[in-house]
Amino acid sequence: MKTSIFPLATLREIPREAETISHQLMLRSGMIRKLAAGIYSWLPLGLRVLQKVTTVVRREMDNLGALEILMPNIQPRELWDQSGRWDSTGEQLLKIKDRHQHDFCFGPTHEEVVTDLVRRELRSYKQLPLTLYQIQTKFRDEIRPRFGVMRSREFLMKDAYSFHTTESSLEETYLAMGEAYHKIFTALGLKFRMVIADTGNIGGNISQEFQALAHVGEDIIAYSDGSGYAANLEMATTMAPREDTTGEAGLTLATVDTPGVTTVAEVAELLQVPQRKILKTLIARGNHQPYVALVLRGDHELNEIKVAKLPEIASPLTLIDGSKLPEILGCSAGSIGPRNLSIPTIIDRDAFAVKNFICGANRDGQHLLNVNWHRDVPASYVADIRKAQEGDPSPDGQGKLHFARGIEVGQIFQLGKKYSCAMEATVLDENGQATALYMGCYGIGISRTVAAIIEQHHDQRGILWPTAVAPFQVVIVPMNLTRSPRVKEAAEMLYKELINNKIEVLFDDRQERAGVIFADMDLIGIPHRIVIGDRGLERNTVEYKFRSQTDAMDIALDKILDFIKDRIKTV
RNA sequence: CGGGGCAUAGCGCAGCCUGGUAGCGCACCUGCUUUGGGAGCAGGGUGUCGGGGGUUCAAAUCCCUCUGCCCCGACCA
Repeated sequence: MKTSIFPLATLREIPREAETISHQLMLRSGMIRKLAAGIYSWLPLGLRVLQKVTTVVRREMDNLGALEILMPNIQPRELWDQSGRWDSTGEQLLKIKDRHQHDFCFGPTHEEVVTDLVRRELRSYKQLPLTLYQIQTKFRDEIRPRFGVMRSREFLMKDAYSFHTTESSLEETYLAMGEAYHKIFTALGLKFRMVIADTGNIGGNISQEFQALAHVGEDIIAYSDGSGYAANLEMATTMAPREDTTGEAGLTLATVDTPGVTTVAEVAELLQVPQRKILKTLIARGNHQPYVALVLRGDHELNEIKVAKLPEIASPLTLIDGSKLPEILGCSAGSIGPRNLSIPTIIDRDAFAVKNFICGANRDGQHLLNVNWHRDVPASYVADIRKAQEGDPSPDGQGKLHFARGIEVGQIFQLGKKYSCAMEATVLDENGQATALYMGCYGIGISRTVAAIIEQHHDQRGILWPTAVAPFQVVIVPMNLTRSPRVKEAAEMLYKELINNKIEVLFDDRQERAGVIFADMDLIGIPHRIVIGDRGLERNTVEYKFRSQTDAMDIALDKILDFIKDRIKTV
């Protein structure tokens, strides 16, 4: 490809709208242009990269035996009513009506459509297991699109769905898919972690995310330094607390006046005790009762995902605003405590391990000292409802937890029978009985993966593409192309040779100064650069430089083709 | 949806406070020179100053309103 017919759309300055490195570089290198908030066009250069990612993904899906299909973007409401998600998905589902006033939505994901497809096509257990996948545009009406294609509303996604008659078959495919994802993200040059994940609105029992490590990542992942444990912070657990042996058991319960002192930090300061000895109490809406109390250690934070899953908690989780508490409980937010509380109480297991603790007295201006579970507060309900913290012991007892930020580039789910039961997707088993299918689903955010790669592979000058996704492998930069017939001849010849050897080459034949060309090529991140000039040709050499290295080297003109072929293979 | 910010040429910005009929750099076009890390000189403006309304002799500038975009938060598959 020559730049004369492949116009680069590079920008010298950083567009004001772009905050993150990947967003800036994708705009500056001319990969994408914005049409509306969270909606982007892909220009020729960007599309080449996007297609490189899909090539890697397709290869591994095909290796796995998954079959590619293409499902419609527009989906009828009836299917979404059957799964119950027309109402439960909320505003993120972009809904439209056709001319007959029939409801449709733009597909944010395809569980409904694929389940409908297989329930029509599959008849027998002999046809299973089966895995289908597609690479297709999704639309999710995000509340706040941001960071370019990192969280966009319209984006390219690979979504795969597997179907089974047994749970063990589902587990087998789930594991194989996880391995395929490892191969894909490794091939794409990403540093990533597979972490335990929440299933959210997709549903199912088991799920893991693939998180590309990046400072701008929207997710926080917790991982152990002593084992392979890693989880999204939403799901991260810690080792169950040991019995608190600090201090003697059973100090005498006492009341202390704490006028105007409400926060944990203030109580700790006033009474000169560590925050972990103080328990705080939050109030949420209950499922069966109007209100439920949640008790946590003062130095811990509520994990809203964990709490929301408890059957006693009303969905969606609603924490009661502090200003309404006097009306409900007779005291203000800072003075609530579990002793003699009139509503059901859920105690975090770490809070439950504290002896002789301090808590609100359920009277304004007073706290209780030396409170103990059982003796002073009949224990009711203990659960893990707190956020893990850095330094906490890993739940497997090996090592401590550390935090990192990640971009969720893939997620895999064991859905079980959620959709097959709701939508009556069955096949006949060995005994001629109709049996609902076990399902798995597996997504990769293709567009977002491109951004994640850039976040991990860039320098001051621009992008440094890993081989598998580089839009071109080699760029030829001729010096004085228009004035030097010798340079022109050598450059054209090498260009043809590279093409004949199926090496993706960009020939920069623009009439620009060298500095402009070098800057552009560094910006768009072509890995291998060959400069051809009279200076080198005097000695029958050309100059080679790898994008991430600072120094160039001279290579004999008649050796450069083999040299490049070798370089592409080895990096 | 709550909080904050922005909207003037393709991109980055100044002008607005204090109203007088639009400017700078880069990009772009023409010519000459230059030619190995974002060239120099000369010439060229390609703009409903986001939209609408109001005040005024006069609005990019003041007032009202709408829209779009960005950041933080909530939300999130």
